[in-house]
Amino acid sequence: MKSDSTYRSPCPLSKALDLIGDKWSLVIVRDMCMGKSKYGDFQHSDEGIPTNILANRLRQLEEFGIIEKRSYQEKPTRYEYLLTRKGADLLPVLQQLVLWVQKYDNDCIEPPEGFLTALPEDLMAQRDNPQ
Amino acid sequence: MKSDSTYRSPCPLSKALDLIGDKWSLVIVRDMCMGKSKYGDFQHSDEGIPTNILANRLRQLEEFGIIEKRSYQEKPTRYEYLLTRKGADLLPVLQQLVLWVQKYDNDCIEPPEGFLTALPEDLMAQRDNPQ
DNA sequence: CTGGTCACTTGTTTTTTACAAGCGAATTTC
DNA sequence: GAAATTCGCTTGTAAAAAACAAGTGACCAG
Repeated sequence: MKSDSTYRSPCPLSKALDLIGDKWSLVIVRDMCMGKSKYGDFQHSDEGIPTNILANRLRQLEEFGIIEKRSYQEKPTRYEYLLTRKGADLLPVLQQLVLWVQKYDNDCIEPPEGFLTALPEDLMAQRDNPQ
Repeated sequence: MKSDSTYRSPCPLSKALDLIGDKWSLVIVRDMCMGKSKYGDFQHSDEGIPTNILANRLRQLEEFGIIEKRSYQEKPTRYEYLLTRKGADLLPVLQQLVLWVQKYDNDCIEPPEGFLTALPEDLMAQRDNPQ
């Protein structure tokens, strides 16, 4: 996951930020909450994540146990990325961030229907029954 | 605050990360939630924020309307930094981050008594009646 | 066999961060 | 009253990370 000595302190908040405190990790998690799962899906999101950063973050998120990489076809082998339960449990964090921005910024777009009321369990169910 | 064109996209989540998506901003907000208000207080926190980064983040947080800088003495002029209502409203975000880490990491320390049940209003009250 | 897609990797430049030192105003120590 | 110390920063500079651009290998389609 991440060795103790690489955290800045044992404070849970700073530990959280050591894992996902950057501009891109939660954008990828957001995409996965919306049902995206392929490298190209993430790459084509509006924010325009650089491809090397995307590859790096997917590696890290997997290392941290937030996502799982699994192959969904052979010839050529292709992978998809799915939220683990730990990853799905970040949903309340995303929801609070969205609520915060919505309160103070009128120019942001609406999250998709149901996003603010969804539960981590819903993401796990969706994961096992991809549409 | 931050001009529209500097955001990566109009998505509320990515906007939130454009404002506070880094390793230090929320550590400073956390300190302020715990009643710290002076430059030196932040500087001496366990995580050991570099002083130039601290100065930079305080400037940014003020620019974003998350904190307020005000002088509390003359000769020499000294400043303290306080959460605005917008800043206090980040508390639920911090709380969710802490809950998330606590669920998956047994080695993190406990947040102070009452942290997880506090409300943004409590921080504002505390602000006007410093102990 | 030519071209295209997908999922990346590999340079290289630019930006950000980290670390160390310094500084001005004032206050404290001797 | 001179010297040292504190506070709240700023200014270099080196190291790390991010951004940008191009390339690669496996496959498929025509």
